[in-house]
Amino acid sequence: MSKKNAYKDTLNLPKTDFPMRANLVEREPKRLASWDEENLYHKVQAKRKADGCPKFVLHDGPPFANGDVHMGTALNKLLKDFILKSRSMSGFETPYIPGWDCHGLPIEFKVVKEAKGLEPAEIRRRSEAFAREYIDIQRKSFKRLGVLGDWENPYLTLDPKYEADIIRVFATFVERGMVYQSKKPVSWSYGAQTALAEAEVDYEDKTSPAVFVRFPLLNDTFGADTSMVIWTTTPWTLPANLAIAVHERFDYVVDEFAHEDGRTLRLVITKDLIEAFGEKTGFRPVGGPHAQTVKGQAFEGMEAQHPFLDRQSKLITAPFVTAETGTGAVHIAPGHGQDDYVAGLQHGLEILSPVDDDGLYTDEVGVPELVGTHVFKANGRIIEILEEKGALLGQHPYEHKYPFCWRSKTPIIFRAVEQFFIRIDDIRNKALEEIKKTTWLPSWGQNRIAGTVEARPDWCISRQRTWGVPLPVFRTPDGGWIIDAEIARKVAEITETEGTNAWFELSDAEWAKRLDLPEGTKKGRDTLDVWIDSGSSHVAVMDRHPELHRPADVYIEATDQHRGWFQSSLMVSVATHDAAPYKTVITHGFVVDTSGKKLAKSGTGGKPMTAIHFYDKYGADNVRLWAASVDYNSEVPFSEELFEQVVDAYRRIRNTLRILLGNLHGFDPSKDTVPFEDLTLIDQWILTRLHQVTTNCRQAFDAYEFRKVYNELNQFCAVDLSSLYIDITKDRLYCDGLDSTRRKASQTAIATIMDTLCRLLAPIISFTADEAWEALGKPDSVHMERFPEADDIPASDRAVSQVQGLLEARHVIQKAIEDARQAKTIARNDEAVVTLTAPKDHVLHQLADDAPALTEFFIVSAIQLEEGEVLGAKVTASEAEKCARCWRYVDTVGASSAHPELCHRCVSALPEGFSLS
RNA sequence: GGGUCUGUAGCUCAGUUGGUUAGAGCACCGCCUUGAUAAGGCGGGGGUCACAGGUUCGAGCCCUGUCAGACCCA
Repeated sequence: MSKKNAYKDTLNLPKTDFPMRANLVEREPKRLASWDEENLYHKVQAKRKADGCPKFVLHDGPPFANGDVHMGTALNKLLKDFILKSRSMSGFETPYIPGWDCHGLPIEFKVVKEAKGLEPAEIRRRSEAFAREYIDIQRKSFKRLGVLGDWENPYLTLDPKYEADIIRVFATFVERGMVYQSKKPVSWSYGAQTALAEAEVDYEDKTSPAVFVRFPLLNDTFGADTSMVIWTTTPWTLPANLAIAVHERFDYVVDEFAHEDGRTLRLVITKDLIEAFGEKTGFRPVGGPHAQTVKGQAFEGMEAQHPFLDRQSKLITAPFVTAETGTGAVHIAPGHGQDDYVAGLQHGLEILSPVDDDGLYTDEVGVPELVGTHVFKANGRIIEILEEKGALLGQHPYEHKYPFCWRSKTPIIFRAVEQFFIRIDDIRNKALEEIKKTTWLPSWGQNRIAGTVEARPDWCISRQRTWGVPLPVFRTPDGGWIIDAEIARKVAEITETEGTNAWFELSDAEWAKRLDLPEGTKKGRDTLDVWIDSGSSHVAVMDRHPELHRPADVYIEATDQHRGWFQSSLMVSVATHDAAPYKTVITHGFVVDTSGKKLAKSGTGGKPMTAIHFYDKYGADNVRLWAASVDYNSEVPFSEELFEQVVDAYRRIRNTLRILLGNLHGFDPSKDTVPFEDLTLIDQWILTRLHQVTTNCRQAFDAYEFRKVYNELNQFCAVDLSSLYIDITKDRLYCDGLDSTRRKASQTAIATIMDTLCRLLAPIISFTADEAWEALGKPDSVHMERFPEADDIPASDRAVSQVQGLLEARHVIQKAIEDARQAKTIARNDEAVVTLTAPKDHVLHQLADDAPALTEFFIVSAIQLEEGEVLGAKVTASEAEKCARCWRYVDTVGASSAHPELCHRCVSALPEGFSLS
């Protein structure tokens, strides 16, 4: 060892096994294994229960058992984990039963695509296998991310017991008289051959062939050969036209319209759209002597001739007619549209829908050559027919938002089919009342779900699918329907023990026999909407698990669930329990790419967006810290570059923990703790800051504002600890003697800081906090602990105001030192001799007597305080010798003959019997 | 077209009930340190707080309007 390092071994340098390099990717799985081994989740629950803690129930919204966990799914589960862990540490028992949504189109779709022509029971077996495979994949990811829960006993909507409860929920709806069967236009996907729920519909841009079509009026009130003109973007629905709707208050012009090519026709167009009509078709009003303007009401009760069928079209008035596009006269096909259907009911029109499951025309279409043609391929032929009949006045491509099937990506057609419905009006008002009683975070969520519930039509609950819970209804030999609660409950009993595959495997005759139904009765072919499945989870899970309770304290999912799970759960709960299933509903935004587009599961531009990519590369705690750092109230922009910013923050926090741990080496709290009154100013100050940080973090945890926790702790580590407190106290920690009270004072503060930081960080970076906790020598996991109480951390207002004054001066001094450094007068802070001036009433003067405190705080050689007008600092180089041990420039160096290179403090800090030789 | 939300440094965000010169982290530039070292410290550049009005002694914050983006609905 060279001479200049001769005293190095006498320093108390930080010492810890807590490594700087986290190596989370290897370290975390080991910790996870030990959590598993000690059954940490159950251990924590048991402890809270033993302590008599009240329960806090977060009811898990089941992700779909399909695909890898991507960053959006990860965010959702991590937010849940933050809530549960923080509530647990606040003194609640927090049982968590994770779940999966298993039935439904996406899985069946994949199974059916892989192998065509399978029997229903085989489709179901393969679908179940598929779901279970992804449940395992997802469970692995969620566990790897450090989410604590009862992973060995999750709820699955394919569990026969769960399925039986779904059927019982259906029975309740039947009992309340809310279920009915009807032919009704529904959003029909010919690609997936099923009716779709609204939530299963995506809107995309589509170009449709828009046509203007003439319907001759069979009434010569406005002159012979007068025609109504309609505009439609779906020419294929014209064979099902049964009426034309006008607005009763709009003005309609009846006039001769002349075309550039010489044709002249007498037409009816609403006043506001005449110009647009002229531009699109070339027909413009001539303004002749027979022109007149009438209100729409005038047409009510008239009839018009269908352009190519031997049928009349009724003229009606309807409030949904607009004067924005078209002609002010709307083509009505009650079998092909919601508005049309309602208008049809009011005017006694037939629900005509001559289209089959594949989207092909049936015999009913009335045009023999079109039978068997796909409706979207028929548009061209229909336009030709219109042209042949002289009914076509114009056509143009029209781009608009059009509904598409969410899975098969094919455009939706509205088509009337026999379906089963739940009558929403029976529970709508109660549901709205319950919405008001619920807390919605963010608060605008209340408007969103209330709006949805107010406007939603009856709930179409039947699906023409195989992978789902059977809709337990029967058809009598004479073609009637048996919709009966008692029978449904019997079906529930049977499937609970035999599985719902029994519904598909047992014959009609066997079912009739088992249920005492007349011979020849046939079971229904439909399955239930999957929103009934997940919407029944509070019945099948919350009511069934003794450790849970109703209502749940919190539901938290992405914003799309206002229309999905939050709503279906509410409807089921109001019907079965006459109350909402939740007290508070929180929503979070989607994870989107940096341009604001929703992330596809596969990622954007080939970049991986699965959670596995991130925890395998950076570790789960970095993913967790990321999730805590984002503003989940709105969309969450995401890219790997943004993610890496959080990785930097993690490193800083980890390093801070490491140096704190290193400086606690040899500290025995039971013997070495210094009372608060005896701590130095800076120690009192950092503990006061810790007190504030604890208060703020606990409030933020309670309010589910994890980003605030992140900001608070990040700031505390980076600014208060790293650049101030640790930097300042390094000298005494390293260079003071082992028994120095000042050193122990800092260690006292650091011990409290470490203890508090670990607990506050535990819900967020659960692995690292536990690792640090272990490094502190604590026997149990940090997750068994409670949060610190802010009031248990001593605080001093005086320390805050004095340090605030010191910080002001520090800024001024550092600037002066920087100038000196640039001028090469000095190289290091501690070479500086500072003359500081401050106004007479400045708080600095309270500290004038304590020179060592000042030089320590500013990390300078010497400081002289004078009165002056404003804060100011002058810097000169110290003329003192540099202590070989602590590197300070102090005038006591050389005073000792035994150690002429050392300052007074260092001489006395040397271990007993130390000698240079 | 209707409703909701968002708009503060190059990027991600803080900014308490309106109150001095709007703050952090990352990135960038310069310097110091090598006893937190695949670390740490100091300094710097960079902001018309989307825009325009209004209330007020005083507005990033409150009010009105405009623009842009997002989401839901039509």
